[in-house]
Amino acid sequence: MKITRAAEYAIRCMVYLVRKGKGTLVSRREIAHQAEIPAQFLAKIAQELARAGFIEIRQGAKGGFVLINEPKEMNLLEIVETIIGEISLNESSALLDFCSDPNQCPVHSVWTDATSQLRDTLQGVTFDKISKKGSCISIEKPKSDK
Amino acid sequence: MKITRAAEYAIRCMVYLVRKGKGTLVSRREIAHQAEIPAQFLAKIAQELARAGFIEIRQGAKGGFVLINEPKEMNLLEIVETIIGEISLNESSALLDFCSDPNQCPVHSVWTDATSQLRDTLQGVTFDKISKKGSCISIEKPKSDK
DNA sequence: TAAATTTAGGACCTTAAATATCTTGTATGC
DNA sequence: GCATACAAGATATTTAAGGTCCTAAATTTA
Ligand code: SF4
Ligand code: SF4
Repeated sequence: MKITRAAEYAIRCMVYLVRKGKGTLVSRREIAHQAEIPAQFLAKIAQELARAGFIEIRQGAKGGFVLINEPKEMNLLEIVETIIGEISLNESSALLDFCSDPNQCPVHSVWTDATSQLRDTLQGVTFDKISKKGSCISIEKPKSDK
Repeated sequence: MKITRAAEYAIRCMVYLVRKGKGTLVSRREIAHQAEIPAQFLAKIAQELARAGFIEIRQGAKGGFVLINEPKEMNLLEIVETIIGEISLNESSALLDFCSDPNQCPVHSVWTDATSQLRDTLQGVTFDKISKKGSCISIEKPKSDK
């Protein structure tokens, strides 16, 4: 399963919320506009993030999204896999029945190892680390909201 | 770009040829049957492998594929990228214009780093290492060819 | 409490890519 | 010359991504 654009959008959304601060309500419109995400598509993505417990969604006028967790308690892997499911590089590393006897195959372990390596790398990137540096996603100034 | 089934087939094909030995002619039919690859699809894949200089294709009666290089001079990355193009985990690590200023974004480097890590891992797996171990792809016995 | 705002959730659409298969042509060996 | 085996381009088929539309529901505010 490949890392989709939806996963990328989810990360952008979380980065934006993290930089606004835990507990701060931000409208979907603002996030969509600032992080350059199609608004309706963001709705879908946010629903999954909410179901997974990363954000809270408030409906109605003055609604929007709120970050629930501490940035240091969230990592890229969690967010990505919330959207696209468990990462696997190919069918060999995912489907047990793609081949007759994967246990005997030297290539198979390469895929499973590489997949683990990738997952570990992403797991090591927490959102507090991310937010300490600069970002190409600009944060809209308070009071200048439209 | 994700690692496709076609790439997996290409690897299976190369593993089969490596185990038969450099310079040994093997019919497409045999490879397709033993490595469980659709014969016509294998033809397409083999053409790309041939164009990239990994195998030679012999036409006509008693035609087939022949491994050109030493197994230790070939690695998984080469084969995979011959089929699917340069590996990149997502659009962030591939498209320069997906975001306004990638240089400023802390997440962007995660993707490029993770992509490099993956490519390095695959590059380190040469076919001589692979063929030293067992494989789920069984090799058809000489004389018992059908 | 009616109206305005904002998201929810499901249905639907569009495009692109993977995964082949078909058909016709060409090279080779006997 | 004829059977065999691959070449190469055209043509499905299937799957998924990426996104839009529409009606309902929740919340605020006048
Ligand atoms: S990696 Fe090996 S076991 Fe896995 S599908 Fe490929 S050939 Fe089969
Ligand atoms: S990783 Fe950063 S620079 Fe790259 S596309 Fe995502 S937000 Fe933009």
